[in-house]
Amino acid sequence: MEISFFDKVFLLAKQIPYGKVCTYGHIAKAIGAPRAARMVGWAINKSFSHPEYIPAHRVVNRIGMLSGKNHFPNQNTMQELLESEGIIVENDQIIDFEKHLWIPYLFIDTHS
DNA sequence: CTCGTGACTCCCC
DNA sequence: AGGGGAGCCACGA
Repeated sequence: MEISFFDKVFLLAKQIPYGKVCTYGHIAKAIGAPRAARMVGWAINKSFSHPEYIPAHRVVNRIGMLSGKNHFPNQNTMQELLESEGIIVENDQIIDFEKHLWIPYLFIDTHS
């Protein structure tokens, strides 16, 4: 039984450490679908209705912008969550983004 | 079943 | 160097 793309995104997102962030692209690459970054965002969006806690606020686009902030209950929720973890956000942009970036290890691709 | 739609990214003019 | 288009794939209508 293979893990769905969907669940892979969740599994990976859950591994993002406190105070760190990751990008859609890196996640996509790590789960073996390097061009499917859009779907990662979509999956993360769905994570709100997922039973387990998914730190959706720790996933941003490649330049460190909070492209998903509008999908949170309030416009400030994402930023507040990040700042509560020690990440400074200014104009929807993470300051010292690369310093907070967490790059996931590659998943084993069971498809091969 | 087909079509449209994404919280994106890369490549090619 | 910057803008536009194509690729990606799951899911709902």
